[in-house]
Amino acid sequence: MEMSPNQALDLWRRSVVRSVRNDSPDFSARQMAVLLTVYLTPPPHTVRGLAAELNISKPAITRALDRLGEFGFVRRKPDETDRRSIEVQRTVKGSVFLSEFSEMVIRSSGETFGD
Amino acid sequence: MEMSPNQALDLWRRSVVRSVRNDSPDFSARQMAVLLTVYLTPPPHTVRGLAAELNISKPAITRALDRLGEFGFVRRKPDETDRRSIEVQRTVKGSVFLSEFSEMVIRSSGETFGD
DNA sequence: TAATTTCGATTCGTCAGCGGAACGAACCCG
DNA sequence: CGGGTTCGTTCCGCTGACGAATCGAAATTA
Repeated sequence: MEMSPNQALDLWRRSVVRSVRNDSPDFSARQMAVLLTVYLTPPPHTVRGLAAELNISKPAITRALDRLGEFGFVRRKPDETDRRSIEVQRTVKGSVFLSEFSEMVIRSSGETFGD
Repeated sequence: MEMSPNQALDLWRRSVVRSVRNDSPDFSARQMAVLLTVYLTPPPHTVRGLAAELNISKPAITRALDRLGEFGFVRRKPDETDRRSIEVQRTVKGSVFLSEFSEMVIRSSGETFGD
């Protein structure tokens, strides 16, 4: 798995351009980081945990979850053992979105690395 | 160059999380698409050309260029042959930013694909 | 030259996002 | 119990982004 700087950037470009042209939601880097962290790292995920992991403020996490929640990509579930806390859960819609997104990346990598 | 869906997402996650943790500018997908298009596809780049290529409105391009310009990552240069038009140019600062960004992607790919 | 088209930028009203501070609710501990 | 801590959220003033419509300048066409 070799990757030159230009190949890395071209892979990124093809993927993000594809996403933008597709009218995918125009997420910020922070929002995307929250979404991918929830889906790819082991649960449970909390607001404070995400804030610490991404080194951003708690209100920023709350707002990112609000926005991701508008699309149905994440869900908040109260923590029964500590009711101050919430657990951020994955959804089917979020899985579908990320699955499609990964296909765009893979297709782009085929173009970048010459099938 | 093989890439499973999960590997594609994990590569993306590691890269974007690294970027966020680094306090890189919190660009949206659109802004990143504009930046990468200007740097990786053949010039000249114009507002209308970028709007067509990315399938978004001209004001959105103007604003993205404003924001990228705040960081010194792109520059507008009047087109001498058609003075209604501008040419979007690359800068040293933008090259440095993308160079560092590509290093983050490469480092992430090393982790994702197991050095 | 006059009318039309096309360029990027700007205006409009509206909505999303920011960090710091403060919130109420819930937990902990002495 | 009561005081302090920690949870996620909300408020604050402010900044950024949105598309549709419109702008003036410039180029093109008639």
